[in-house]
Amino acid sequence: MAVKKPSIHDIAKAAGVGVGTVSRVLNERPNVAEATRVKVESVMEQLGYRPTFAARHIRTGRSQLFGFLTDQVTTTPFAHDLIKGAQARARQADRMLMVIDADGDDRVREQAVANLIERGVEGIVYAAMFHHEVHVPKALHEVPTVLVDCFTLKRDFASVVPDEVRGGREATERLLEEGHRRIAMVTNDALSTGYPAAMGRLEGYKEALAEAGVPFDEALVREGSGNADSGYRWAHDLLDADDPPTAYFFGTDRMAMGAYFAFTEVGLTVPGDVSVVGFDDQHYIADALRPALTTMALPHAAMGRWAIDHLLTAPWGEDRPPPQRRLPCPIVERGSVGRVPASDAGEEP
Amino acid sequence: MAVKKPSIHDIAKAAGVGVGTVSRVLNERPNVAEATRVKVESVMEQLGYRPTFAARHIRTGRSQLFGFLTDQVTTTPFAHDLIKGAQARARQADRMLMVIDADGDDRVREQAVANLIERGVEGIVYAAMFHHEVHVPKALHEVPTVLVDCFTLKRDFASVVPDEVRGGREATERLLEEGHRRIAMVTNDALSTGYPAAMGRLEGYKEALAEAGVPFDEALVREGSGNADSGYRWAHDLLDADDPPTAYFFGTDRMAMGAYFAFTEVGLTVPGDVSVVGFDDQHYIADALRPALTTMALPHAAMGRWAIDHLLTAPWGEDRPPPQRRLPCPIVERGSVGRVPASDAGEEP
DNA sequence: TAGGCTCTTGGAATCAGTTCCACTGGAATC
DNA sequence: GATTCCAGTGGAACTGATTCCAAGAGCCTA
Repeated sequence: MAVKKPSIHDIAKAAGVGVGTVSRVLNERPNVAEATRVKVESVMEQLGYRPTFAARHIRTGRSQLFGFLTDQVTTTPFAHDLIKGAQARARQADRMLMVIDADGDDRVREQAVANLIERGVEGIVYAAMFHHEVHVPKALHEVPTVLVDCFTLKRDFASVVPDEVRGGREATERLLEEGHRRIAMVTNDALSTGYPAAMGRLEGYKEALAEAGVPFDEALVREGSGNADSGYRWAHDLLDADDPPTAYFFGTDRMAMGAYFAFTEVGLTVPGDVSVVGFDDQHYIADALRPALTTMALPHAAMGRWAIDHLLTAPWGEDRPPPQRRLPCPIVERGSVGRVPASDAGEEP
Repeated sequence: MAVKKPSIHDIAKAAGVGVGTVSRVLNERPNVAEATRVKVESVMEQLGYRPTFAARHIRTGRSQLFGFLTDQVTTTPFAHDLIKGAQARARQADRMLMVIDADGDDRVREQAVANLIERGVEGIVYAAMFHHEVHVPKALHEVPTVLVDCFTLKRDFASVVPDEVRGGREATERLLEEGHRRIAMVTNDALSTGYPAAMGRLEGYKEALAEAGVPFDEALVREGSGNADSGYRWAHDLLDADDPPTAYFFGTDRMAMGAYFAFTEVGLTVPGDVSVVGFDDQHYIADALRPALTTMALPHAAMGRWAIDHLLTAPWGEDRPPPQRRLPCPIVERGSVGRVPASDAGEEP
């Protein structure tokens, strides 16, 4: 059993043919006689032959490999959807993915990129776990790169991010559609952070209101912090108002979850009394709530797919400036949005 | 700019030395004159040289690479912790991880394993997303393999899984410790599935009761299905009993979450009126609940680390039978467990 | 001054593949 | 019957590294 792995030469010898012929069989070239092909294949089978990818790589220069690098501490459950999307597209094209979780300092990341390049990756996906500006290792310029859920200020890399504004707009439109006019919005982060996820969703909210002719009311907006506690507190705060909102748009599902508890405490039911839309589609939360939460899905899988697709198809070094793609955040209807209660319908047309 | 990547020969020529010397510099061998080393390094720097890993691999036979394969449809958020743990250990040893999400049919998995082997992986981690028996691709026998969160009936692979029994026992002990005697248990799956996660946690529950001299009461046990709805319903069901439990042990955090809603609806507070312990430590849920949920953590990162560690250190093909390792599920205290209410303390010693 | 050390060094051989060029022998064409 | 043509084939050259052996340069010793 301890015989060493057979090489293409061993196969050639055993089958009584030349190495060139074995190579042709391996690569399914047409110019091989059927009888020869059968013989070579049976010898391979018998000797348990496996080609060595590295040798092919070194000669052809093709590694059939992409690097997938996540920045920062990634305690979010999003990473996996991203990887899945990227990997699905990669498999279609017979490529593999080398994943590195580069949380840690810049040196770790530099090192990770260097490793990937030495392994001959044909491109690198650099993924952040939330939409923000990033500083990337310089070496990324040496290889085709796509940034996912992030971007550089100089826009010197192709980038794909969620369309936060549109997501915010469509979430709000959904609520307007049901007759709601007093719609609260709790941002998913302090606006002072400047994060697109926080700014964009609020902006979309404003756009939708404006388009519907509903005046923007600052009293309905709160700066949340994304977590459940924040949702719980702001929900109570908003409920305490003289004329409480009939609908709530939360910048994260976690905040919506906190708000559910607040609603339950004061005896309000969703969506009978109040309607709720979340953001992120963390389905382990959104599905688990009662009623399940209608929310805007972050297109993680789609971004992963887009990134690999771009690496596969775009010519590198030519298309200046690199594309800055925004993908829509589709609404996922689950049942937390209902018609505005009759008593609150107000001046509806 | 379009000059082709320099090879070790180009460096040798440019530096006026032999390829052997360049190789020595690259590998930081001691037997190189300082002056030579400096010269070679500066030439490398100037030409922007990067070694080609594939060439090294082919010559040395070492790929410094592990495969990481996930079975089934992995919509769980656990995958990432597993990958992180494995990757952290791999990086310590200067290895990289090739991740494949092999959801899909057996053929896809067979193909994935074949690909990994052709890429020369030094070992494969085959990870399931919940603790159960698996049928793995035959080719895994060709390469050192560790199963994570799963096992084969024949126990013919090294395997690392959570210690479900101990987890169930410690969860229950925590509640007994606070004086609770009427402790409900909702299993995380139908017992008919035979899943260790469902059977084991219940068994641990029974062990703890027995050890504490508390008689097992079948009326306090329910077969849940893991999701929030199931927790919600069984909580209400248990609350309707003549003498409702003072404490609840749920087989998943999601069920605990559903139960929180039930408790809120009937005006009970956690942990003042009822105590709750969950399982899984899905922190996006456990942290988000009010109060945050005390739960048993599935040791995903630890299992990932153990798997790689085993591949790195264990001699392959010798240690029969392969180790079947169980890792503890540490309790994560968050605040949902409190003293049994005085009125319910009953016949406490 | 020859012999024996150690320290450096060059370069051929090697790893497991692909690529390309030259060379078959038989069928088709003239 | 001579000339093309071509599918099928063998094998040398090559990819970019490592490894190892032989050999030169100093230095020390006998």
